Amino acid sequence: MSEKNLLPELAAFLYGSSNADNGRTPSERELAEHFGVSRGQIRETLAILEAMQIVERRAKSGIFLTTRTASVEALALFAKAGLPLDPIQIYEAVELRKIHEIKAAELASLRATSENFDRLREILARSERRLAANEVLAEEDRDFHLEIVRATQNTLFFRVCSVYYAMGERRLPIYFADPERGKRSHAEHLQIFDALHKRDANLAQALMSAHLQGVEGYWKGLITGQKPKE
Amino acid sequence: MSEKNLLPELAAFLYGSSNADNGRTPSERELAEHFGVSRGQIRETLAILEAMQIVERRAKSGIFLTTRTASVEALALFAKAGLPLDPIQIYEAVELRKIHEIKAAELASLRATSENFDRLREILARSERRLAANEVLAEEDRDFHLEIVRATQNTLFFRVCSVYYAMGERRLPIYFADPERGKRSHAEHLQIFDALHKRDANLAQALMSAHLQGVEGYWKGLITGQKPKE
DNA sequence: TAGGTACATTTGGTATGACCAGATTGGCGT
DNA sequence: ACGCCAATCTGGTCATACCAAATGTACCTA
Repeated sequence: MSEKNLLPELAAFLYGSSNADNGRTPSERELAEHFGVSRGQIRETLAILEAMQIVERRAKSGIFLTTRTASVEALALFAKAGLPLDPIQIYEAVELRKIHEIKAAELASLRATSENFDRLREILARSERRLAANEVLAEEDRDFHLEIVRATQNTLFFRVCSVYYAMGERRLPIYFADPERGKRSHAEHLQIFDALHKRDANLAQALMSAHLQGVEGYWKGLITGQKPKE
Repeated sequence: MSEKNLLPELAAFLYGSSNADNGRTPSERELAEHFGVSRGQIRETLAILEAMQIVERRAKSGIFLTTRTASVEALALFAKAGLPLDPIQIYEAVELRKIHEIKAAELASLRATSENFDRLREILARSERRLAANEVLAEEDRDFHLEIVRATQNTLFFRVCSVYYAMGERRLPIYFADPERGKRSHAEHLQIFDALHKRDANLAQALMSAHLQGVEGYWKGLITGQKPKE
């Protein structure tokens, strides 16, 4: 009974023993005594649970269960810790993007709220300013695409997509290094926005498909052409 | 420079300072000294990095960088720590399944290898035995669907899908509690297998769509009907 | 010289105890 | 009954110590 993984046991125990109204759990010292391990062990496990966003540790206050929605997005944070992607993974990620976002465009055109459109307009305006100042696009592209996914109103969908966007984050500056690509991308975003706003599901899908086709083509060319350094 | 998040810094440092050939990193004690923190801090952070599968700690030996592919599936382990899903999340998960798996059926019908078909046959045989023995299906269903995703040859796709299957794992026994549902599900799996084997992308898609429609209907009825117990 | 064996060192795993400072709580006084 | 203050609790951090297995090294043997 001793050498099992602490993590699942601790998680189960926390869910079982948390204070109903505020979600507060027993203190580290109590948990250590309950499981018969040192406080250091408990802290190590709690660190993982916190990274998983299952639990929140408040200094000098206590440990609290987070509201239930947390789970997949934890990985987004993780990805930022810096895992490089090899060409094959990039290709796979692009294929996955096509699967996700073409469908997302369709659903978003049917379900997007005025808040979604407001945010999309804000993002597009931000892109515009960037381009006008001859700066490089980066997060604006990601924000635009993720906002469309968010507009499907499927939060799980959104969280899953967030994951691999975080994974590919460092690739974006490469893609947009060519200012011409930034301009074209922005123009296509505008078209997509119009389609969404007109609630034209078919057009939105088609435009998104074409848009991603360009991305796919770029990476494909990069892979088959020059080989990646290192 | 002191109170930043240790995690990204540590990760970056580990990637930079690992021994090239075997991936071994500096020891905990060295890392503690380098970052000017206690060994406990380092261990806490390493615990997270290990849960993220970025690093592997071998007792009495050292800390090693894992081969690069690990990332998304880490969440699958996490999900098992026991996050309950509320009805809304179930509904969202089903929608996501439809997005993923209908496309997966199409791609699989084009790309599945003989190994994929072998595994699918094995899984179907296993289901058959289960049903013949009047036992409840569970992992067989998940295995079948995930194998189709695997047959797309897109490992990232596979890993993403694994995540939410792990999340919904505890729901499967509920779904298959009715033996009639198990039988029907198995029959549909057989049809899908035939379509894949005939390399009929359109048929495979259509059958998968219908199959998942049934699942969606079940959960929808459950949600709108009786309210979930807590 | 090549191979192997015994010993000292290193390393992760674990536990104990201590101190800090802010948050919380309970009791006291008005 | 209300408000204020001190004792207590809590997470955050650190320093040390011990264990046992893995690793590295030097010595010895064939």
